[in-house]
Amino acid sequence: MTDARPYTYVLDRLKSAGLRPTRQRLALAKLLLETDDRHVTAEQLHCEASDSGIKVSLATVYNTLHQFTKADLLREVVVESGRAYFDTNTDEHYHIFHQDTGELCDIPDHALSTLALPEPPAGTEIDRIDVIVRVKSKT
Amino acid sequence: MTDARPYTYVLDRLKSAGLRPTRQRLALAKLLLETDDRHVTAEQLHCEASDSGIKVSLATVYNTLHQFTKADLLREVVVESGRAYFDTNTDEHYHIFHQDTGELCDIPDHALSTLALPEPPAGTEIDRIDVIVRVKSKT
DNA sequence: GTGTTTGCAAAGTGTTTGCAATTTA
DNA sequence: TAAATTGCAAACACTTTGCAAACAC
Repeated sequence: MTDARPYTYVLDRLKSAGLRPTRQRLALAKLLLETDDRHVTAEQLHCEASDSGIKVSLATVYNTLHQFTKADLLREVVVESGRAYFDTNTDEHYHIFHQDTGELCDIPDHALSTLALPEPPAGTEIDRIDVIVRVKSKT
Repeated sequence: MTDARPYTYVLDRLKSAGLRPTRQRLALAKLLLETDDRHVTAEQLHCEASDSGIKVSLATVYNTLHQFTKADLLREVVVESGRAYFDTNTDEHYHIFHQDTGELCDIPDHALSTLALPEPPAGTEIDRIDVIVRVKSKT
């Protein structure tokens, strides 16, 4: 688990993705990429940015999240219809979603390798596989 | 694969779910439950209903889909943020989602049994596990 | 300077809700 | 008739877009 990555790491990742390190972009990238394994919604990230004194519009947060996703800095995880989560871990892995709290976390030591992959329908190929383990508080 | 189930089957399923067989409800139930393995969005179902001459409002379609889901006649599958799919197969199984067409289908002969289930976090229990194989057209 | 990025506000999408009118048992 | 159900329109949450101003190189 790599924490507190240096400023240059974040900068480099932006640059090698071909994205200009503008003030807003860099600020969001730092929030997202300076530590491992973040799962954020646009709204959350927008709050965090505001809290740390960065002025960014929500629209820019959305645009930035999608740019980052296209550049493979992030991965979108769909767990609830009507809310998009973005995951800073772009490796193959799966998720635990806590239905009561809305908290999403990685299962790093995953069992995907033991999942017998189905034959994709003719003319198609597998893009990715999502596994979401939905948990709820014990009653 | 059971096709063309009799009218009484649909009626019985409604009744045993404690749902009054009103005109709209029965019509939607017939569209959904007379054949196996349907995957519909609210909009789709609303169109189908209109096409077959049944007057239902979209709001009622939404309400009905949620009632059916609560009554275990349907299962909601989240594949895209911003669009809810409902599956008439409530058994444990997983899905292939065609990203280009938006088509969703079951993988009946699934491999979930070989998926090593993770320990749920303390105080929680597994509610369900969703597996979505995302495929795309070969380029 | 030139092209990119930003912010705002407005529009868009899919979904839910409040309430009066209707229907069902 | 009483309670459940429906339809409508308005409200809703989240997301995207158009365009002028600001910015990075």
